[in-house]
Amino acid sequence: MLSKKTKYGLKALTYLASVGTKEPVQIAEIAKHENISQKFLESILLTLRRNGFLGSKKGKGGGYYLIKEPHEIPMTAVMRVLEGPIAMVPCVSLNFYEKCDDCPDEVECSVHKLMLQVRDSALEVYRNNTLADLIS
Amino acid sequence: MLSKKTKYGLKALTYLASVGTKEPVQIAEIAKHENISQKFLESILLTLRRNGFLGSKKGKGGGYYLIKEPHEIPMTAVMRVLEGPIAMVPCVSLNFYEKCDDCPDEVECSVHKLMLQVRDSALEVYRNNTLADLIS
DNA sequence: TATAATGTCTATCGTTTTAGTAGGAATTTC
DNA sequence: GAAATTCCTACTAAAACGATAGACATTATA
Repeated sequence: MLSKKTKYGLKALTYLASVGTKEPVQIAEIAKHENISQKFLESILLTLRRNGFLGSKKGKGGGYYLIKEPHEIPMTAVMRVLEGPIAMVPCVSLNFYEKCDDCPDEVECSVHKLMLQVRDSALEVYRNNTLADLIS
Repeated sequence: MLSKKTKYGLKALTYLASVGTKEPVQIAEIAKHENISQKFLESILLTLRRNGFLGSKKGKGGGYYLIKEPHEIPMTAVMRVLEGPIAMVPCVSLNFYEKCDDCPDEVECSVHKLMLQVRDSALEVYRNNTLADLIS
């Protein structure tokens, strides 16, 4: 399952992209427009800022804004920050590789074999989509 | 993340397929060979039996065995039984569809748009793989 | 027919993750 | 200086996960 965090984060990014301006948009406005708990959204926007997707401005007239152009923001990056590894098992992860304790031989492992294909197919989708592709 | 349940279930199925015979294989043997907690594996094999993948025999000389040929067992079916929906959000699920509370319009929704593609790509992988394709 | 070997079933449990909530500190504008 | 905003830390309730325990049912075979 996709976490709410990722879902809300994507929606917030999309909203900011659709607004189009570089003017800061308030958390409250995003939360209201996307039906998200404002406090929860705060923490999500914070991690998006810390990871270089958003800029922010404090005080009156403050808010969040996109740092890059929507077409420069690939879904691979967004998903990795919000949802974590794209692979469903660490032993097929490109960025978060870990060997399985139980599995003596990855080459022979059926789970490895299947999940490698799943990772590749998901990766292709995420690579083919930037934030710009998601606004309608 | 793939659950341990799915991982172990897949490994067990693969092991049964690789053994090849229609003779019952004991839980203990599978558990040992695949480094799985036996008690946990018991419950997994039970759900696989209840869902028509495995047959079982009780008592001495008992165990589990595949009911169908490996090439007749598509990964779509296995994944749905062990892991649940293939879609990452209910609003793009074929078999477990549910509307999102928060989302007023699926057609406009960026999450929907992206996750539809992810579902389709995963589905293609699972449809192209039967249990027979996973044994090496 | 007794016994040992197996699967079946229900209940429970500790840990981790999820999805928030609370409350205040820091910063900026007016 | 007051109001509006983001920033940050800590906490929490509920669910999911990954088992574990123990009794029961069935079967083979000695």
